[in-house]
Amino acid sequence: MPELPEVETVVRALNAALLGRSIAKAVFLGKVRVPFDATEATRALRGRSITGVRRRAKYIVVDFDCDAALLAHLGMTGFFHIESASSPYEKHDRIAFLLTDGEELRYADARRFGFVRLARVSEPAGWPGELSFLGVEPLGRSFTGNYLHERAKGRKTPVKVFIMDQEIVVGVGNIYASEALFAAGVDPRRPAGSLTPGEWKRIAAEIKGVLRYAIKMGGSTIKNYRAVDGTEGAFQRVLKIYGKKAGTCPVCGAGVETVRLGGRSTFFCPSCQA
DNA sequence: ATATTCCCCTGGAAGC
DNA sequence: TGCTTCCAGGGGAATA
Repeated sequence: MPELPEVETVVRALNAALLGRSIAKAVFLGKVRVPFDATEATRALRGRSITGVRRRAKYIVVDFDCDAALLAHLGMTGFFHIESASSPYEKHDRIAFLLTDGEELRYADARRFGFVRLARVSEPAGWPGELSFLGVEPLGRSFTGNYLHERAKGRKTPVKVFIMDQEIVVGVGNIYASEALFAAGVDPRRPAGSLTPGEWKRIAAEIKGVLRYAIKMGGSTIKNYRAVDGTEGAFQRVLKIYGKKAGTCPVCGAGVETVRLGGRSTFFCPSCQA
């Protein structure tokens, strides 16, 4: 569920909630796919002050006043919540960070696709080395129609799969890819290499637009996504095409079509998206 | 190198 | 009501 707007919403909340606080102890509760070494994490982070929480792509980085950091990905169903350390664990809590003030930061994940792990930030404001493969941030200046056009040359991959490729542009998942292509009026099945510079310009602009709007709305809650304080996002209420199986196009009234691209459900209007 | 398929998990919704 | 089937926003590995 969490794509860039959801992760951004979580990161802003975590940053506000955790800034200046410190960890007393990490506790591994089990049942994750990437094992978490709580002993090592405790040794590296104990007593260190949290200096910020940042986002890169769909990854979350918690910085401390040392070169150790926490690197997290929410996968499909991961979420953080902060509770009193004396409150009982929830069913899917996987990792807990006891804070020195008696509260606890907890990571929960029903489907276990996400992870939290210890990472290194070698230079100030740098990113953990594991993230070096990532493409450009869609809300950054270097993300333009021209950039997409250049990277797409010769590529036969459907344009929707292409804009979801994290090595090209990060943070765009299944929901926002469908929404952005609908807004840009481009058929998601078209080979990426066949698009014109003008179409790429529209796509870049619509990706930025839909992501900014979704951040403003606190993300989309389709099934599982919850913010740190437990509240739901609101963007699912303004989705125009995603999930509208058996629905009609809000612009022209044509029946919405569904197709599987890259193994994922894709929604589009056969009339508006050429 | 690029494209496609499969798989990791659990839970909720829909179908029978 | 209860059992079965299908589906899910992510990402990475394995396969053509």
